[in-house]
Amino acid sequence: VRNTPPATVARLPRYLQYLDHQADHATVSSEDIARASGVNAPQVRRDLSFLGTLGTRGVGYDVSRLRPLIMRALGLTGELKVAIVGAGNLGQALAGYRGFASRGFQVTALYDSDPAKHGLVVHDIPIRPAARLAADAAGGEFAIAIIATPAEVAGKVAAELAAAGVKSMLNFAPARLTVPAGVQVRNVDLSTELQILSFYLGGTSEPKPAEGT
Amino acid sequence: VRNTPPATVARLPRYLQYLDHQADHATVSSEDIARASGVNAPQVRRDLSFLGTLGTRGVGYDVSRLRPLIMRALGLTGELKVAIVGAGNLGQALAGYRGFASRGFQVTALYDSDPAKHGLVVHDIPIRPAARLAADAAGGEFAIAIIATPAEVAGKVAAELAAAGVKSMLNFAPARLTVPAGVQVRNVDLSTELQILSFYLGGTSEPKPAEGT
DNA sequence: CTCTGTGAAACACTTCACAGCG
DNA sequence: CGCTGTGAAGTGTTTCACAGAG
Repeated sequence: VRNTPPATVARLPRYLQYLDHQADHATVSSEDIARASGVNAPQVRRDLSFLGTLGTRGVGYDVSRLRPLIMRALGLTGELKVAIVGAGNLGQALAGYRGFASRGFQVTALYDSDPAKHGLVVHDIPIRPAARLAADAAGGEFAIAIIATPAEVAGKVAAELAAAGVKSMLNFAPARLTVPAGVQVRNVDLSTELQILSFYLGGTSEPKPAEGT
Repeated sequence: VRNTPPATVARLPRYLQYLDHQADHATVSSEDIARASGVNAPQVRRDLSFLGTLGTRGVGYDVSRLRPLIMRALGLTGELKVAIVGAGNLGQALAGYRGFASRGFQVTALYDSDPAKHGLVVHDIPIRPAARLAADAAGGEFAIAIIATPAEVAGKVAAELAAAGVKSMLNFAPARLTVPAGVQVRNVDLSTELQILSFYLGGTSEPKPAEGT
Protein backbone atom coordinates (compact mmCIF):
# COMPACT_ATOMS: atom_id res chain seq x y z
CA VAL A 1 0.00 0.00 0.00
CA ARG A 2 3.14 2.13 0.09
CA ASN A 3 3.40 2.37 -3.67
CA THR A 4 0.16 4.30 -3.87
CA PRO A 5 0.56 6.99 -6.57
CA PRO A 6 0.62 10.58 -5.30
CA ALA A 7 -2.38 11.42 -7.44
CA THR A 8 -4.36 8.73 -5.65
CA VAL A 9 -3.21 9.86 -2.22
CA ALA A 10 -4.38 13.37 -3.05
CA ARG A 11 -7.87 12.07 -3.77
CA LEU A 12 -8.31 9.75 -0.80
CA PRO A 13 -9.17 12.57 1.62
CA ARG A 14 -12.02 13.57 -0.67
CA TYR A 15 -13.46 10.07 -0.62
CA LEU A 16 -13.10 10.07 3.13
CA GLN A 17 -14.95 13.32 3.39
CA TYR A 18 -17.87 11.85 1.48
CA LEU A 19 -17.87 8.71 3.61
CA ASP A 20 -18.02 10.87 6.75
CA HIS A 21 -21.41 12.08 5.61
CA GLN A 22 -22.73 8.56 5.05
CA ALA A 23 -24.31 6.28 7.63
CA ASP A 24 -21.90 3.70 8.98
CA HIS A 25 -24.01 0.74 7.90
CA ALA A 26 -24.62 2.07 4.39
CA THR A 27 -23.28 0.67 1.15
CA VAL A 28 -21.95 3.01 -1.51
CA SER A 29 -21.01 2.40 -5.12
CA SER A 30 -17.97 3.77 -6.91
CA GLU A 31 -20.45 5.88 -8.83
CA ASP A 32 -21.75 7.43 -5.58
CA ILE A 33 -18.27 8.29 -4.39
CA ALA A 34 -17.32 9.60 -7.81
CA ARG A 35 -20.26 11.96 -8.12
CA ALA A 36 -19.63 13.42 -4.67
CA SER A 37 -15.91 13.81 -5.22
CA GLY A 38 -15.90 15.27 -8.70
CA VAL A 39 -14.05 12.42 -10.38
CA ASN A 40 -15.33 9.50 -12.42
CA ALA A 41 -16.21 6.02 -11.29
CA PRO A 42 -13.39 3.99 -12.85
CA GLN A 43 -10.98 6.39 -11.20
CA VAL A 44 -12.48 5.69 -7.81
CA ARG A 45 -12.29 1.94 -8.32
CA ARG A 46 -8.71 2.15 -9.50
CA ASP A 47 -7.74 4.31 -6.52
CA LEU A 48 -9.40 2.04 -4.00
CA SER A 49 -7.87 -1.04 -5.59
CA PHE A 50 -4.46 0.24 -4.49
CA LEU A 51 -5.58 -0.31 -0.91
CA GLY A 52 -6.62 -3.89 -1.58
CA THR A 53 -9.84 -5.62 -2.43
CA LEU A 54 -12.43 -3.70 -0.47
CA GLY A 55 -15.76 -3.87 -2.23
CA THR A 56 -18.34 -6.50 -2.97
CA ARG A 57 -19.05 -7.11 -6.65
CA GLY A 58 -22.59 -6.43 -7.59
CA VAL A 59 -23.14 -4.46 -4.40
CA GLY A 60 -20.56 -1.78 -3.66
CA TYR A 61 -18.43 -0.73 -0.71
CA ASP A 62 -19.35 -0.99 2.97
CA VAL A 63 -18.90 2.40 4.58
CA SER A 64 -18.03 0.75 7.89
CA ARG A 65 -15.26 -1.20 6.22
CA LEU A 66 -13.99 1.35 3.72
CA ARG A 67 -13.69 4.32 6.03
CA PRO A 68 -11.20 2.81 8.51
CA LEU A 69 -9.23 1.35 5.63
CA ILE A 70 -8.73 4.72 3.96
CA MET A 71 -7.91 6.28 7.31
CA ARG A 72 -5.28 3.67 8.00
CA ALA A 73 -3.86 4.07 4.50
CA LEU A 74 -3.50 7.80 5.14
CA GLY A 75 -1.81 7.16 8.46
CA LEU A 76 -4.69 8.67 10.38
CA THR A 77 -4.36 6.43 13.40
CA GLY A 78 -4.59 8.23 16.70
CA GLU A 79 -4.35 11.98 17.15
CA LEU A 80 -1.84 13.91 15.09
CA LYS A 81 -0.38 16.92 16.84
CA VAL A 82 -0.08 20.14 14.91
CA ALA A 83 1.58 23.44 15.78
CA ILE A 84 0.87 26.76 14.15
CA VAL A 85 3.80 29.12 13.77
CA GLY A 86 2.79 32.77 13.58
CA ALA A 87 -0.14 34.13 15.61
CA GLY A 88 -1.07 36.92 13.26
CA ASN A 89 -4.38 37.25 11.45
CA LEU A 90 -3.95 34.04 9.54
CA GLY A 91 -2.48 31.99 12.37
CA GLN A 92 -5.33 32.92 14.68
CA ALA A 93 -7.88 32.21 11.98
CA LEU A 94 -6.38 28.77 11.46
CA ALA A 95 -6.39 28.17 15.21
CA GLY A 96 -10.13 28.67 15.13
CA TYR A 97 -10.70 26.24 12.31
CA ARG A 98 -13.21 23.65 13.49
CA GLY A 99 -12.24 21.03 10.97
CA PHE A 100 -9.15 20.03 12.94
CA ALA A 101 -10.49 18.15 15.94
CA SER A 102 -13.22 16.45 13.92
CA ARG A 103 -10.57 14.93 11.69
CA GLY A 104 -8.14 13.78 14.31
CA PHE A 105 -5.79 16.73 14.38
CA GLN A 106 -4.95 18.38 17.67
CA VAL A 107 -3.49 21.88 17.67
CA THR A 108 -1.05 21.99 20.57
CA ALA A 109 0.16 25.56 20.37
CA LEU A 110 0.59 28.78 18.48
CA TYR A 111 4.09 30.28 18.36
CA ASP A 112 4.88 33.95 17.93
CA SER A 113 7.90 36.17 18.33
CA ASP A 114 5.90 39.09 19.76
CA PRO A 115 6.27 39.04 23.60
CA ALA A 116 2.99 40.95 23.95
CA LYS A 117 1.15 37.88 22.68
CA HIS A 118 2.88 35.30 24.87
CA GLY A 119 0.58 33.65 27.35
CA LEU A 120 -2.58 34.68 25.54
CA VAL A 121 -5.04 31.95 24.68
CA VAL A 122 -6.76 32.02 21.30
CA HIS A 123 -9.56 29.56 20.61
CA ASP A 124 -8.37 27.52 23.59
CA ILE A 125 -4.85 27.35 22.17
CA PRO A 126 -1.97 28.98 24.07
CA ILE A 127 0.46 31.35 22.36
CA ARG A 128 4.07 30.53 23.18
CA PRO A 129 7.36 32.29 22.47
CA ALA A 130 8.87 31.45 19.10
CA ALA A 131 12.09 30.78 20.98
CA ARG A 132 10.56 27.60 22.34
CA LEU A 133 9.74 26.30 18.89
CA ALA A 134 12.83 24.18 18.28
CA ALA A 135 12.84 22.68 21.75
CA ASP A 136 9.16 21.77 21.63
CA ALA A 137 9.57 20.26 18.17
CA ALA A 138 12.59 18.22 19.21
CA GLY A 139 10.66 17.12 22.29
CA GLY A 140 7.95 15.65 20.10
CA GLU A 141 5.25 18.10 21.10
CA PHE A 142 3.97 18.09 17.53
CA ALA A 143 4.53 16.20 14.29
CA ILE A 144 3.27 18.72 11.77
CA ALA A 145 3.90 22.46 11.63
CA ILE A 146 1.75 25.02 9.88
CA ILE A 147 3.77 28.06 8.87
CA ALA A 148 1.68 31.23 8.98
CA THR A 149 4.45 33.78 9.41
CA PRO A 150 5.44 36.68 7.16
CA ALA A 151 7.32 35.51 4.08
CA GLU A 152 10.59 37.02 5.30
CA VAL A 153 10.97 34.63 8.22
CA ALA A 154 9.28 31.56 6.74
CA GLY A 155 12.52 30.12 5.41
CA LYS A 156 14.24 30.55 8.75
CA VAL A 157 11.36 28.88 10.58
CA ALA A 158 11.29 25.97 8.16
CA ALA A 159 15.02 25.39 8.54
CA GLU A 160 14.72 25.50 12.32
CA LEU A 161 11.85 23.03 12.29
CA ALA A 162 13.63 20.70 9.90
CA ALA A 163 16.72 20.76 12.11
CA ALA A 164 14.54 19.89 15.09
CA GLY A 165 13.23 16.84 13.27
CA VAL A 166 9.85 18.03 11.95
CA LYS A 167 9.11 16.08 8.79
CA SER A 168 5.89 17.69 7.59
CA MET A 169 5.04 21.33 7.06
CA LEU A 170 2.18 23.21 5.54
CA ASN A 171 3.35 26.61 4.35
CA PHE A 172 1.04 29.60 3.90
CA ALA A 173 3.77 32.18 3.44
CA PRO A 174 4.31 33.29 -0.17
CA ALA A 175 7.83 31.87 -0.37
CA ARG A 176 9.57 28.76 -1.62
CA LEU A 177 10.95 26.87 1.34
CA THR A 178 14.06 24.86 0.70
CA VAL A 179 14.30 21.99 3.14
CA PRO A 180 16.47 18.89 3.47
CA ALA A 181 15.42 15.73 1.65
CA GLY A 182 12.86 13.71 3.55
CA VAL A 183 10.95 16.72 4.74
CA GLN A 184 7.54 17.22 3.13
CA VAL A 185 6.40 20.76 2.48
CA ARG A 186 3.06 21.60 0.96
CA ASN A 187 2.61 25.17 -0.13
CA VAL A 188 -0.71 26.94 -0.04
CA ASP A 189 -0.12 30.17 -1.86
CA LEU A 190 -3.01 32.51 -2.38
CA SER A 191 -1.33 34.49 -5.14
CA THR A 192 -0.46 31.35 -7.04
CA GLU A 193 -4.03 30.12 -6.84
CA LEU A 194 -5.45 33.41 -8.01
CA GLN A 195 -2.97 33.61 -10.87
CA ILE A 196 -4.00 30.17 -12.06
CA LEU A 197 -7.63 31.23 -11.91
CA SER A 198 -6.70 34.32 -13.85
CA PHE A 199 -5.30 32.19 -16.65
CA TYR A 200 -8.51 30.23 -17.08
CA LEU A 201 -10.57 33.41 -16.75
CA GLY A 202 -9.16 34.84 -19.92
CA GLY A 203 -9.22 31.61 -21.84
CA THR A 204 -11.69 30.10 -24.23
CA SER A 205 -10.30 26.58 -23.86
CA GLU A 206 -11.56 23.75 -21.71
CA PRO A 207 -9.37 23.80 -18.63
CA LYS A 208 -8.70 20.77 -16.49
CA PRO A 209 -10.41 20.74 -13.10
CA ALA A 210 -8.04 21.57 -10.32
CA GLU A 211 -7.31 20.99 -6.67
CA GLY A 212 -6.01 22.86 -3.71
CA THR A 213 -2.85 20.87 -3.64
CA VAL B 1 -0.49 29.99 -26.03
CA ARG B 2 -3.97 28.74 -25.16
CA ASN B 3 -2.96 25.09 -25.39
CA THR B 4 -0.58 25.47 -22.46
CA PRO B 5 -0.83 22.28 -20.36
CA PRO B 6 -2.42 22.72 -16.91
CA ALA B 7 0.76 21.41 -15.29
CA THR B 8 2.70 24.21 -16.91
CA VAL B 9 0.15 26.86 -15.95
CA ALA B 10 0.41 25.72 -12.34
CA ARG B 11 4.16 26.34 -12.40
CA LEU B 12 4.23 29.70 -14.14
CA PRO B 13 3.31 31.66 -10.98
CA ARG B 14 6.33 30.16 -9.25
CA TYR B 15 8.65 31.31 -11.99
CA LEU B 16 7.04 34.72 -11.81
CA GLN B 17 7.60 34.87 -8.09
CA TYR B 18 11.30 34.22 -8.61
CA LEU B 19 11.52 36.82 -11.35
CA ASP B 20 9.92 39.38 -9.03
CA HIS B 21 12.97 39.08 -6.80
CA GLN B 22 15.41 39.63 -9.66
CA ALA B 23 16.64 42.94 -11.02
CA ASP B 24 14.82 44.01 -14.15
CA HIS B 25 17.96 44.18 -16.25
CA ALA B 26 19.29 40.82 -15.09
CA THR B 27 19.65 37.69 -17.14
CA VAL B 28 18.65 34.33 -15.67
CA SER B 29 19.24 30.81 -16.90
CA SER B 30 16.72 27.98 -16.84
CA GLU B 31 18.93 26.48 -14.14
CA ASP B 32 18.51 29.59 -11.95
CA ILE B 33 14.74 29.54 -12.29
CA ALA B 34 14.66 25.81 -11.70
CA ARG B 35 16.66 25.92 -8.48
CA ALA B 36 14.50 28.67 -7.03
CA SER B 37 11.26 26.99 -8.05
CA GLY B 38 12.02 23.46 -6.98
CA VAL B 39 11.81 21.89 -10.43
CA ASN B 40 14.52 20.94 -12.89
CA ALA B 41 15.98 22.93 -15.74
CA PRO B 42 14.60 21.03 -18.76
CA GLN B 43 11.15 21.38 -17.22
CA VAL B 44 11.55 25.15 -17.06
CA ARG B 45 12.71 25.33 -20.66
CA ARG B 46 9.83 23.14 -21.83
CA ASP B 47 7.33 25.24 -19.88
CA LEU B 48 8.64 28.54 -21.20
CA SER B 49 8.76 27.21 -24.76
CA PHE B 50 4.94 27.00 -24.68
CA LEU B 51 4.90 30.78 -24.46
CA GLY B 52 7.13 31.18 -27.50
CA THR B 53 10.83 31.67 -28.07
CA LEU B 54 11.87 33.85 -25.20
CA GLY B 55 15.48 33.22 -24.35
CA THR B 56 18.84 33.79 -25.92
CA ARG B 57 20.89 30.66 -26.55
CA GLY B 58 24.16 30.64 -24.72
CA VAL B 59 22.96 33.44 -22.44
CA GLY B 60 19.60 32.87 -20.81
CA TYR B 61 16.38 34.79 -20.33
CA ASP B 62 16.03 38.56 -19.92
CA VAL B 63 14.04 39.27 -16.78
CA SER B 64 12.66 42.44 -18.33
CA ARG B 65 11.37 40.44 -21.29
CA LEU B 66 10.30 37.24 -19.58
CA ARG B 67 8.34 38.73 -16.72
CA PRO B 68 5.74 40.61 -18.78
CA LEU B 69 5.43 37.62 -21.09
CA ILE B 70 4.51 35.27 -18.26
CA MET B 71 2.16 37.87 -16.82
CA ARG B 72 0.40 38.24 -20.13
CA ALA B 73 0.20 34.46 -20.53
CA LEU B 74 -1.48 34.23 -17.14
CA GLY B 75 -3.93 36.94 -18.06
CA LEU B 76 -2.49 39.33 -15.49
CA THR B 77 -3.16 42.47 -17.47
CA GLY B 78 -4.63 45.27 -15.44
CA GLU B 79 -6.17 44.91 -12.01
CA LEU B 80 -8.29 41.86 -11.27
CA LYS B 81 -11.11 42.49 -8.84
CA VAL B 82 -11.69 39.97 -6.11
CA ALA B 83 -14.47 39.67 -3.54
CA ILE B 84 -14.28 37.72 -0.30
CA VAL B 85 -17.48 36.05 0.86
CA GLY B 86 -17.59 35.49 4.60
CA ALA B 87 -16.12 38.00 7.04
CA GLY B 88 -15.32 35.55 9.80
CA ASN B 89 -11.85 34.82 11.12
CA LEU B 90 -10.59 33.51 7.84
CA GLY B 91 -12.27 36.08 5.63
CA GLN B 92 -10.82 38.92 7.66
CA ALA B 93 -7.40 37.31 7.68
CA LEU B 94 -7.53 37.01 3.90
CA ALA B 95 -8.64 40.63 3.64
CA GLY B 96 -5.44 41.61 5.41
CA TYR B 97 -3.21 39.61 3.11
CA ARG B 98 -0.60 41.95 1.69
CA GLY B 99 0.21 39.77 -1.30
CA PHE B 100 -2.90 40.87 -3.16
CA ALA B 101 -2.19 44.41 -4.21
CA SER B 102 1.44 43.68 -4.99
CA ARG B 103 0.34 41.10 -7.52
CA GLY B 104 -2.37 43.02 -9.24
CA PHE B 105 -5.39 41.83 -7.32
CA GLN B 106 -7.79 44.33 -5.83
CA VAL B 107 -10.15 43.24 -3.07
CA THR B 108 -13.34 45.19 -3.61
CA ALA B 109 -15.45 43.97 -0.70
CA LEU B 110 -16.16 41.46 2.02
CA TYR B 111 -19.68 40.02 2.17
CA ASP B 112 -21.33 38.70 5.30
CA SER B 113 -24.83 37.73 6.34
CA ASP B 114 -24.43 39.14 9.87
CA PRO B 115 -26.07 42.61 9.96
CA ALA B 116 -23.88 43.57 12.93
CA LYS B 117 -20.87 43.55 10.61
CA HIS B 118 -22.38 45.54 7.77
CA GLY B 119 -20.70 48.85 7.22
CA LEU B 120 -17.58 47.94 9.14
CA VAL B 121 -14.28 48.38 7.40
CA VAL B 122 -11.59 45.73 7.81
CA HIS B 123 -8.11 46.38 6.45
CA ASP B 124 -9.63 49.19 4.34
CA ILE B 125 -12.17 46.82 2.85
CA PRO B 126 -15.89 47.42 3.51
CA ILE B 127 -18.15 44.65 4.74
CA ARG B 128 -21.40 44.49 2.78
CA PRO B 129 -24.60 42.49 3.22
CA ALA B 130 -24.52 39.06 1.66
CA ALA B 131 -27.82 39.95 0.03
CA ARG B 132 -25.94 42.31 -2.29
CA LEU B 133 -23.64 39.56 -3.49
CA ALA B 134 -25.54 38.46 -6.59
CA ALA B 135 -26.31 41.97 -7.72
CA ASP B 136 -22.70 43.14 -7.30
CA ALA B 137 -21.43 40.07 -9.11
CA ALA B 138 -23.84 40.51 -11.99
CA GLY B 139 -22.86 44.19 -12.10
CA GLY B 140 -19.26 43.23 -12.71
CA GLU B 141 -17.95 44.53 -9.38
CA PHE B 142 -15.58 41.58 -9.22
CA ALA B 143 -14.37 38.75 -11.43
CA ILE B 144 -13.13 36.29 -8.84
CA ALA B 145 -14.78 35.27 -5.56
CA ILE B 146 -13.04 33.80 -2.55
CA ILE B 147 -15.42 31.68 -0.50
CA ALA B 148 -14.55 31.82 3.20
CA THR B 149 -17.94 30.90 4.65
CA PRO B 150 -18.92 27.96 6.84
CA ALA B 151 -19.15 24.72 4.86
CA GLU B 152 -22.94 24.59 5.21
CA VAL B 153 -23.55 27.66 3.08
CA ALA B 154 -20.61 27.36 0.70
CA GLY B 155 -22.58 25.41 -1.89
CA LYS B 156 -25.40 27.93 -1.85
CA VAL B 157 -22.98 30.82 -2.24
CA ALA B 158 -21.19 29.12 -5.12
CA ALA B 159 -24.45 28.47 -6.94
CA GLU B 160 -25.54 32.07 -6.44
CA LEU B 161 -22.22 33.38 -7.74
CA ALA B 162 -22.27 31.04 -10.73
CA ALA B 163 -25.80 32.16 -11.59
CA ALA B 164 -24.63 35.77 -11.42
CA GLY B 165 -21.91 35.03 -13.94
CA VAL B 166 -18.83 34.62 -11.76
CA LYS B 167 -16.46 32.26 -13.57
CA SER B 168 -13.69 31.80 -11.02
CA MET B 169 -13.86 30.87 -7.37
CA LEU B 170 -11.37 29.96 -4.71
CA ASN B 171 -13.03 27.86 -2.03
CA PHE B 172 -11.72 27.59 1.52
CA ALA B 173 -14.76 25.83 2.94
CA PRO B 174 -14.34 22.10 3.53
CA ALA B 175 -16.97 21.11 0.98
CA ARG B 176 -17.14 19.99 -2.65
CA LEU B 177 -18.78 22.69 -4.69
CA THR B 178 -20.74 21.53 -7.69
CA VAL B 179 -20.92 24.29 -10.26
CA PRO B 180 -22.01 24.52 -13.89
CA ALA B 181 -19.49 23.73 -16.61
CA GLY B 182 -17.27 26.65 -17.49
CA VAL B 183 -16.89 27.79 -13.89
CA GLN B 184 -13.47 27.23 -12.38
CA VAL B 185 -13.30 26.30 -8.71
CA ARG B 186 -10.06 25.73 -6.88
CA ASN B 187 -10.37 24.17 -3.46
CA VAL B 188 -8.01 24.91 -0.63
CA ASP B 189 -8.86 22.43 2.07
CA LEU B 190 -6.81 22.37 5.22
CA SER B 191 -7.94 18.92 6.29
CA THR B 192 -7.10 17.47 2.92
CA GLU B 193 -3.64 18.97 3.02
CA LEU B 194 -2.95 17.68 6.50
CA GLN B 195 -4.19 14.23 5.59
CA ILE B 196 -1.86 14.10 2.63
CA LEU B 197 1.01 15.14 4.89
CA SER B 198 -0.06 12.44 7.29
CA PHE B 199 0.31 9.81 4.58
CA TYR B 200 3.89 10.77 3.83
CA LEU B 201 4.65 11.08 7.52
CA GLY B 202 4.08 7.40 8.07
CA GLY B 203 5.73 6.32 4.87
CA THR B 204 9.18 5.10 4.03
CA SER B 205 8.82 5.77 0.31
CA GLU B 206 10.07 8.72 -1.69
CA PRO B 207 7.04 10.91 -2.17
CA LYS B 208 6.60 13.27 -5.05
CA PRO B 209 7.00 16.97 -4.20
CA ALA B 210 3.67 18.66 -3.89
CA GLU B 211 1.93 21.94 -4.46
CA GLY B 212 -0.74 24.13 -2.92
CA THR B 213 -2.81 23.58 -5.87
C1' DC C 1 31.71 27.17 -25.36
C1' DT C 2 27.21 27.98 -23.02
C1' DC C 3 22.61 27.65 -22.61
C1' DT C 4 18.24 27.41 -25.21
C1' DG C 5 14.62 24.84 -27.65
C1' DT C 6 12.80 20.43 -28.92
C1' DG C 7 12.40 15.71 -31.02
C1' DA C 8 12.10 11.27 -28.99
C1' DA C 9 11.92 8.09 -25.13
C1' DA C 10 10.29 7.13 -20.68
C1' DC C 11 7.09 7.51 -17.28
C1' DA C 12 2.69 8.49 -14.83
C1' DC C 13 -1.97 8.85 -14.86
C1' DT C 14 -6.67 8.29 -16.69
C1' DT C 15 -10.09 6.13 -19.29
C1' DC C 16 -12.15 2.30 -21.49
C1' DA C 17 -14.15 -2.04 -21.73
C1' DC C 18 -15.18 -6.18 -19.92
C1' DA C 19 -14.38 -10.57 -17.34
C1' DG C 20 -15.99 -12.44 -13.23
C1' DC C 21 -17.78 -12.54 -8.49
C1' DG C 22 -21.61 -12.33 -5.40
C1' DC D 1 -28.02 -8.87 -13.02
C1' DG D 2 -25.07 -5.11 -10.97
C1' DC D 3 -20.95 -3.44 -9.67
C1' DT D 4 -16.15 -4.38 -8.66
C1' DG D 5 -11.42 -5.09 -10.09
C1' DT D 6 -8.15 -4.85 -13.74
C1' DG D 7 -5.76 -5.74 -18.32
C1' DA D 8 -5.04 -2.80 -22.18
C1' DA D 9 -5.32 1.49 -24.68
C1' DG D 10 -5.00 6.27 -24.58
C1' DT D 11 -3.52 10.61 -22.95
C1' DG D 12 -0.70 13.86 -20.45
C1' DT D 13 3.69 14.99 -18.36
C1' DT D 14 8.56 14.59 -17.40
C1' DT D 15 13.09 13.48 -18.60
C1' DC D 16 16.83 12.79 -21.69
C1' DA D 17 20.03 14.05 -25.00
C1' DC D 18 21.56 16.89 -28.34
C1' DA D 19 21.31 20.05 -32.43
C1' DG D 20 21.96 24.74 -33.11
C1' DA D 21 22.04 29.81 -32.09
C1' DG D 22 24.65 33.43 -30.13
